[in-house]
Amino acid sequence: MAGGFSFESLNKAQREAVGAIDGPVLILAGAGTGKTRTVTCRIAHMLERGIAAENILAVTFTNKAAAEMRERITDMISKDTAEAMTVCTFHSLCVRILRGGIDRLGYKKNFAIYTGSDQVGLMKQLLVRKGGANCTLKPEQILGAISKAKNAGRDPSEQEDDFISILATAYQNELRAQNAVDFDDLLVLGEKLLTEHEDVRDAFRAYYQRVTVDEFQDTNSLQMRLLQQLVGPPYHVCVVGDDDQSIYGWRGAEVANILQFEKFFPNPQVILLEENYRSTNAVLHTANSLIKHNIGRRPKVLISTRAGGVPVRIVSMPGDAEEAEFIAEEIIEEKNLAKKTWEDFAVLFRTNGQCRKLEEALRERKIPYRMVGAQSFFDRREIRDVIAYAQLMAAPESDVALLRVLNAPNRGIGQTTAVLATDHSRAIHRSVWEALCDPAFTSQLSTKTRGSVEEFVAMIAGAKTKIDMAKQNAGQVLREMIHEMEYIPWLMRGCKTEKERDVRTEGIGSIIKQLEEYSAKGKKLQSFLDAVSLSSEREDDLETKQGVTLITLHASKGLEFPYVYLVGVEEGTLPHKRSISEGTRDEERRLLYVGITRARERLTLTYCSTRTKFGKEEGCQPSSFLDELDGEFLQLCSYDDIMGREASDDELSNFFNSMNFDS
DNA sequence: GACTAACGTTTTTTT
DNA sequence: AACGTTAGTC
Repeated sequence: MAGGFSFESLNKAQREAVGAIDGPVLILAGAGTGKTRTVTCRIAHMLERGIAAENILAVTFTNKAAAEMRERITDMISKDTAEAMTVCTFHSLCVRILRGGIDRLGYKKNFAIYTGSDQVGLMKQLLVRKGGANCTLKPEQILGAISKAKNAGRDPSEQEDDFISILATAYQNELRAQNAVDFDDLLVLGEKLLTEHEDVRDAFRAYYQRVTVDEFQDTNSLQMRLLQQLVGPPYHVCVVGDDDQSIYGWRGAEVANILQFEKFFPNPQVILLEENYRSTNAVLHTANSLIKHNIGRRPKVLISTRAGGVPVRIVSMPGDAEEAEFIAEEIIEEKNLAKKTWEDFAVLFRTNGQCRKLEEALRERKIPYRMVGAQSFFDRREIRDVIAYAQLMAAPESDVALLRVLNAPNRGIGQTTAVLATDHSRAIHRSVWEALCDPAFTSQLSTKTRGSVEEFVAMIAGAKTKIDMAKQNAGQVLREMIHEMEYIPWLMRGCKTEKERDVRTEGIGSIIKQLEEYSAKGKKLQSFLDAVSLSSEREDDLETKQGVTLITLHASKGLEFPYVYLVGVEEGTLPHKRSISEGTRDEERRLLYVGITRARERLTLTYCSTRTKFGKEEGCQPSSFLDELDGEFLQLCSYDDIMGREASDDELSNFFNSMNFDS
């Protein structure tokens, strides 16, 4: 085993972390302190010490992070090693666990995973069914309450509001009846399986001899319980994180997991990484001065390895339009002056709504840009439709998928029939699919409708047989089916522009091609559907797209850029208005801290006097966080200062030009 | 059952 | 300002 790393290239704390492969270990890794490198080296060290790759588990926060870690291992050691290891998110891990043993909890192994709009659609139905017509609650709010309960380790049906309890119970029953689980259930049931079945738990404990959890500050109570099931004595578990970068409290993340790690695993070795290789001292000093205002943190100070640097600028703007224009203009100027590439610049914002003005300003000036985390590829209507068809081929008893595409494209099975079918399915305690197959139901329908239903059933059943029995490539079967039902022509009719037509057609082509390639490798349709449900993978990958980066503060965690613009640093936006009522101001401060520490060379914070919110102009005040920053490396300026100076520069050059011309 | 028009709501962050 | 939903009409 060739461990391609050297102790010499690491600093003292990093070496200590790499050396500590036994017992509980807590690595507190500040921003930019070489965390990923340390973790990768630590894994390489395990391999050198004779631990087999397949006995190593590394849990990451996102699928992207998992892919990156695999890549690092590949580079440092080998592709085979990287592939033999388990590197995934908690959710993916649970899918693995559950695909193997969920039958012991009374589900069938081909369970469907409902995410996002599936859940909303289901909850909407339940609202109607349970008489929530005069109910002001939105499906998202109810789902939020359910999710919150699950992630805190509570029973979702025990809610303060009785009506929410009723809906939560109905929701769980409905999922169960449809042999489906939602995103949170993956964790709930994964933990349940390990807790209630010792043999399963012991098998996993024996298999995963070394467990590493990255971004540990973002884990919730349920994930902690899962981890405790997964790791038994002598607790060879290593968690890595930074409490100062905990920004997912709203999603149930428990900073207590990292703050009181010793409560969960006894006598851990605690290692502090504070040496920052990313940013200038000006940036780090400013960041430190902000974060020290948070109470109850693990004290830590980022130490710069790069003295000095240009000051951090705080620029006041008249409005958000000027803010966007200023940034666009300056990026052009700076790119030419300092010989930078578009990719060296990033604009960070609190909410996605702030993005539009920036986009406009960049587009007007033909500056290429890439947006991270905007609209998910998998949330697009046509993609969800195609995936629903794929889901039906795998398990037609998934009602959500079936109802989604029952009349897309129009095949004469409208709302009336859909409601009848749903009613019948409940009457016979079977899925809607089985209702459609039931002669007792179809005989009630008009001849025409019955024909349509029978045709639909035959189409899905036929496709399923081709895959299950004839072992045909699922992607090809799907392609044929989509073609024969004339889905694309139907979709095209609803498109307003040529461009929209192209984008949608291309999206469908892309998703089907992905499935074809997946199937060609011999992988099952089910695992494709899992990958799709678990992936929030955005259509535009940061590496593949070029240009200036536009990104939310949340999505920026883990990234770095030479030039960072942090816009909209206003009271009500950052800290966000809602955080004040919810008492999560500290988390907003951490969010700003995360943003600041993304910058390598130069950081610019901007705030506006007015901002357009839902089409209306509103006045705003600079963020109170700005007062907390230490002034040593700060430079305050206004839009007028900068634009005024530029105007006079122009005048000056005009003046010289005219002088030369005259003489 | 499909299409159109008016209405209302949205904007915190996402595995 | 833009999208989705709903009601009303053909």
